[in-house]
Amino acid sequence: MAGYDFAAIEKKWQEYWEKHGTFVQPNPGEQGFVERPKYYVLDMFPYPSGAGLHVGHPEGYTATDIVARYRRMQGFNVLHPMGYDSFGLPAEQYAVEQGVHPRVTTARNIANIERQIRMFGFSYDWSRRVATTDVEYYRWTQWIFLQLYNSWFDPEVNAARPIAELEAKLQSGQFVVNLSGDLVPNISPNKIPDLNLQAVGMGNLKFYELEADQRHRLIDEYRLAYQAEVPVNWCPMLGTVLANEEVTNEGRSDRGNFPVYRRPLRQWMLRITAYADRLIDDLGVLDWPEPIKAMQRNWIGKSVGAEVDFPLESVGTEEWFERRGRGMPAAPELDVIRVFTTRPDTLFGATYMVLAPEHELVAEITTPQQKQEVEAYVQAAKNKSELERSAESKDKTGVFTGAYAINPVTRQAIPIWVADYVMMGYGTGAIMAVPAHDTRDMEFAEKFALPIVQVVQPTAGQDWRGFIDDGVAINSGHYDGLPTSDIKQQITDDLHKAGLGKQAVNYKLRDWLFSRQRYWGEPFPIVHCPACGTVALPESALPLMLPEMDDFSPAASEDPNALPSPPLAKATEWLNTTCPRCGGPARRETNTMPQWAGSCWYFLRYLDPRNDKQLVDPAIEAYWMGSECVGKPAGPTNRATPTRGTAAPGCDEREKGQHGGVDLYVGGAEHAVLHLLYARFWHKVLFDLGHVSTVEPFGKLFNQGMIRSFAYRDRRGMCIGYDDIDFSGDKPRLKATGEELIESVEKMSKSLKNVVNPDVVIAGYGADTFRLYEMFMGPLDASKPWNTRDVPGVHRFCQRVWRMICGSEDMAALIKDQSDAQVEKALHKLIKKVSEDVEAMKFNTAIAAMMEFVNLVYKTGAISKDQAQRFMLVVAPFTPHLAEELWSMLGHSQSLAHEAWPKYDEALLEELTVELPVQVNGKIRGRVVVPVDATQEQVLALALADAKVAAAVEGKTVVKRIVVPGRMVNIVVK
RNA sequence: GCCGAAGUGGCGGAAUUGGCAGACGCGCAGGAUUCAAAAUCCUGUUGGGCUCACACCCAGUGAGGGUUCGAUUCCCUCCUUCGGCACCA
Repeated sequence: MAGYDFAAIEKKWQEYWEKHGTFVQPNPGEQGFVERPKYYVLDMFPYPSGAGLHVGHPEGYTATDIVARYRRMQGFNVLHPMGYDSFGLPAEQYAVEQGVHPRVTTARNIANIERQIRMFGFSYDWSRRVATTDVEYYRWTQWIFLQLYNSWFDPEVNAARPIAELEAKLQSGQFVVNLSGDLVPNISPNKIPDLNLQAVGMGNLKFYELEADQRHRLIDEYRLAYQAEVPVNWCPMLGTVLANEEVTNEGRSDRGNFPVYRRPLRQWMLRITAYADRLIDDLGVLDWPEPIKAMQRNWIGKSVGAEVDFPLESVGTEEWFERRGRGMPAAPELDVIRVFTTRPDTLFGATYMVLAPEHELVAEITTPQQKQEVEAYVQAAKNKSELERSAESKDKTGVFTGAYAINPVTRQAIPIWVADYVMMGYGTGAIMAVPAHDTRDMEFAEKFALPIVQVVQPTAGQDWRGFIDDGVAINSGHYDGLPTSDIKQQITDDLHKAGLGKQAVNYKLRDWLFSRQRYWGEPFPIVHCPACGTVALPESALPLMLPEMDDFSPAASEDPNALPSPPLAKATEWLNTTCPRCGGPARRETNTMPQWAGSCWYFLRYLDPRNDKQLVDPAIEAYWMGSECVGKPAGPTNRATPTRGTAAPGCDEREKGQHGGVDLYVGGAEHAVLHLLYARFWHKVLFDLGHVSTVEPFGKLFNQGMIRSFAYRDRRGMCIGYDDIDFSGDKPRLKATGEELIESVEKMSKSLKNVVNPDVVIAGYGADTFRLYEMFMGPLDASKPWNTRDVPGVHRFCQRVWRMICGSEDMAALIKDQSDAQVEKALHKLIKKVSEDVEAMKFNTAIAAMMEFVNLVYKTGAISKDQAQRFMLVVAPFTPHLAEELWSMLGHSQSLAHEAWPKYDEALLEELTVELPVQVNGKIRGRVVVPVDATQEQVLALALADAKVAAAVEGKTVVKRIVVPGRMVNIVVK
């Protein structure tokens, strides 16, 4: 019999699957579709980089492939697609450097990475492949942008609604515009407390009283996609602005490590903040790892507290406070400092205030004596780059403005300072400083000798200075003695009645900066018309294709003051167009969308990838994303009344938490916040507008751990490549000199010389071995080190499976005519174990069980043909090529991919007797074999009859007897 | 600094609800096979003590304490590593 020729086998079966369309999954309504329960198992699609596949990629892909193959054998319709996140900076940077069009390099990189992915024999339905750079794909990315642009967030229904509804409400007078230009409902204030849109009482404008362009601009302010002048991270060397998350802690660009400067620029923004509460609340229904949910909650950063007004000393008279009794204005007057605090209970301890350097009142209130110093400080803060700001973060700086404000509860004048430890971007850009109970305020107060007043008494005798936890109020007037939580509530109510404050909520989450000044991204379907302003293209004008350009490089500059100059501005023919509204000359938007755009919805396009009428057919979307639980056939989904927070009826325990969306989504934890938050946001918008049927895109999420590898350094700290190391002894040594090397586990990187290339491993051992090794290394969600020296171990298992069926030169095959009862029992145990482990994503222990089974067969020396076939079905999800080949050798002419998953007989697994350890005082002294149905008394009698147990008990008093059925016996003696 | 995850043999790791610590694999040692080697098959392998050996005894899951008949598992304190956030009022 021929040996295990993995290279030939793997090629053969990959070609077979491709030729027979084994993994093509038809949609409902298509030819070949069979009505069955569905399972959507998704991988985070890769960015096709020039470097190709990394050993980290196939880890998740193998896990999902095992699940996909297992579910298919269980009789599910399995959707298992793959595609490419192919827009983005690296392709463009490379293209600029090499002078090749990004489309060319992107195509080349996709071809290479797909070749690599295909080597693993994953059961993807390749007919559904998409790439975000395909025109037919980004057409729909642009379409979703239009949905965002043509919607607003209606706080009354807490959802996105068509912008036309806002216009209608304004036209009908249901909403009006107040003096500060804000939109307010034309109803009594306080009806919508969270809206921050309270009417000021008089001076409201009716919509129809506004000029046409005013109306246009007003409406634009409320769109989910809007333009705003915001402080952005401007990177002149990349010629683009960057999102906060693309900037490192050191204030440099994530890609390229170039300096980044903070400056205000007009940009496209997406109103993700409107969804902050829903993004937090809906985490509750998701079957996601808790740490990831925590990271998202953290990122959104909701804090509940109060806004409190402090009048300047010059106006804070008795009359002012009396006047305030009539109500708190929506926006503070120019002689009032509004602060946000999460600790209104510490108001009596506010001994000074701090304004952010960018705060508009700084210039207003600074006294002439302090003017020079303050201006210098503000100017210096402005010129600081992110780098400098973080470098100086330890040491507090600031200057006194010379002005004072009145603490609204103590009625004492407190000094107002300017300091850059207060940021304009959070809260109101001003704080009340309570140095006794806030670490930062205390540092500042100590440095500048400002008064520190205790207002919280710690309950457990700690020092009150710097005590930031909850305690009991002290030095707080009639609030003294109240626990922190009570005084918070009461003082907030009292402030509200006095018109001095109100409950308020703040988020760390900012609106999503959505434009980039680059070529290789989706163009915005927007034109700028001198007559009509910003105008969206109609859907019929999509796709808006990127223009062909010879020079698509952005204007890179080392000058921090250089202006953005997007490459698209140079495509003059493309740039100049006509306004879709008035037909006059207009210019196209020259920004492009960020890389995150395409990955926000790719899982929806897989469902119906060639649909040229719709993003996705609603019936198909409902089938694959449907919220019915696993195992039940998907029925029609009620789009109008989605059931949030309730499990579908008929789900068993395991299936709770299934509220629709992708049934299993696997990827790295590096996308814990951004991709997953952005995608959830888009999905909710699409849900609100009726384009999808579920509130969440990904019902179950699993994060694979990072694969790192051993790095070796000599005593000078130089990294040594594996080829130069002698591993034969007990310690790794340098081959050349025998010097002992220091081992550590690190991320793979060229400089550490510890990179493992999947191509090389596959060439040496085959894809089945590679898959098996990555799954056997340890738990999927743990970070673990790659160790090439362990690979032969799992390869040996493949060899043993092969020889078990086929034999070898010096070993006969173990296939026998009779079946061994012990093997039969072990096989049932194995089927049960693997089924449970695959469902729990515990692939490493499933593989260990398969190894044990094979070891048993070797020991027994016999496996029947029937048993061998069932075993092939069990290993098939893990090592599909090997299993297919042996399956066909066992006499089958068709793939096993759609064979039924083997069943096990619970009755066969039941034992007649069980061996129990017998402990005396918690120490094991003996073992007894007892019938499984023995009574406690019988077990005890047998246990005490054991010679060693009897010896240990001899001469002592038995105090207690513990029998855990089927587990152990413990006898406590004195 | 804050939040999260983790720490078990020479190495990767296993251990159901608090119930036999070290499954499985690597490595190592010994044996079989072989002219020999590789490969393969079999056996052993936490450390220490004692023993010709079997047996037996003691210690042991980062460190220290606690709860319990019994703790890798639960609680407290501390140490280390990794991931995330970072003056967020």
